[in-house]
Amino acid sequence: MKVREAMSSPSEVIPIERPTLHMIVVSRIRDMVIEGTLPAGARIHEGQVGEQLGISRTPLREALKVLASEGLVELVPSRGAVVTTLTPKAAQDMLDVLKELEAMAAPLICENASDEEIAEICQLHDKMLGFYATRSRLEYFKLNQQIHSRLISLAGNESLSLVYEILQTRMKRIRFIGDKKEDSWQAAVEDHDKIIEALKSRNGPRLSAAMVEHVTSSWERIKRAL
Amino acid sequence: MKVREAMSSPSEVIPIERPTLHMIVVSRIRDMVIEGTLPAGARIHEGQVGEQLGISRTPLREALKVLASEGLVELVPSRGAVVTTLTPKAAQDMLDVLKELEAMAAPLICENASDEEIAEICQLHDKMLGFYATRSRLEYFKLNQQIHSRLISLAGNESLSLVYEILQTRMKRIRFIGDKKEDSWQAAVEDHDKIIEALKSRNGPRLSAAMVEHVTSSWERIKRAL
DNA sequence: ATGAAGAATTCTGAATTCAGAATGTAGTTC
DNA sequence: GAACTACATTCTGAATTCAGAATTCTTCAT
Repeated sequence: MKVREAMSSPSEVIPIERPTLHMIVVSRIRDMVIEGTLPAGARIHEGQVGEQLGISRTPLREALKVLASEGLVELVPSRGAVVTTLTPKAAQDMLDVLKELEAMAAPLICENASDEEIAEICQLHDKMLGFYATRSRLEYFKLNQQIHSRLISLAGNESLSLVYEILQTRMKRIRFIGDKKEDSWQAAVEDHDKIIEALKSRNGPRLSAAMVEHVTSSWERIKRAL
Repeated sequence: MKVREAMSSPSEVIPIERPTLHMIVVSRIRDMVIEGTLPAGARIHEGQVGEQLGISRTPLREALKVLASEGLVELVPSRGAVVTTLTPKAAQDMLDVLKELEAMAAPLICENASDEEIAEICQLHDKMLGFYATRSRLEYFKLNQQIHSRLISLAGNESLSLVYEILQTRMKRIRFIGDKKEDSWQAAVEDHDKIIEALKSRNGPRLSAAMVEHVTSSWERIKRAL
């Protein structure tokens, strides 16, 4: 009681993070799938993988249930978990939905985002350009994803962010293989410049177009790289 | 091997359902949340609820992890699961996304659905009218949800169905309380007639408009009932 | 040598058990 | 009388254990 009253403001209070083991495992396995350590079609052996991570089967099993509901793995009764394979059609479908969501988000972002939030995005973008300059591909990739998620969240619609995040996660492992070639990467960076520009000027339609265009051209680049 | 070859066609093969306990528990608890047995804000006591369902804590815990990733419950570390409360703003946001998804689905449905599939929807619709006639509210509600899901799936985009399903599930517990009053219910039935009509004539724009209108007016009815 | 049947092993599904964190209560002190 | 501390209880997080299903390997018959 006393402690709570002593705090200056609720917004400053950041609860200490104390993730449970299964949450750590969820993101760990997500990374393994994205990076290809667990390739599509691979069976996840509870005993084996659990031992690798140095944990018992229980938290691993709980993590697999979550990943299954996210669609990254499939649970076959009494046969365990298998990493789902992403067919070109499935990827195309996902991108179609993502485009729709981005198109929906753009005007909301321009309307609802504060100047500070936009400035923050620009800052992240500059940082990302730094990674591009030094060709730090993994860092670039991770920050890139973060910027996109952050951008969508500026629309101020939780549900929109939620479904975007789900599809984004599913796409990650494909996205990562794209932009490998120098010219593809450069094209992606140029796409981003347009998005940032539209965001700065709060031009809804242009932002919408730029974001959709970015998704479309990303996909083209990925298909070429396959 | 032999068995697989002996089967006439892959599409005919329906694997026998043998759901694991945790899957049963997932849908069971979903129902409990939707029906209000577990009201918003209620803490789910692992030992207690587990005993009620006659199962051990393990499958219950696994189910809770899944429900958490669906957003129906929230997991507070070392304090357990709490049924999430749905604020009006959150509901509004959800509906905005649902509208977008339905608008996206409509033209795809008109394009991709086969005549048989459309006929099937009409059949379900007639069956639902039967439930309306006898005022079987729960059956009506369940079939209604099924028709909507089925309709979206006709767009032939798995991802679209997936995210629709997720949001739909979250909305269920609110939807259920709507259409309680006779005139609201009747209005909903009229909305449906328009949807069916547009579907039969494969008129994309009109189907889109009808579906979006249905979502919008449903929400109005729900708000009045609150 | 090949194929089938049956036993043995392996792996998953679920229950039980153990350890640690949180909450609630009683007692003590100022 | 109020507040703080120490203890007891309760509940979650995670490991271990047990049972049943699936796979693999062996053996036998053709």
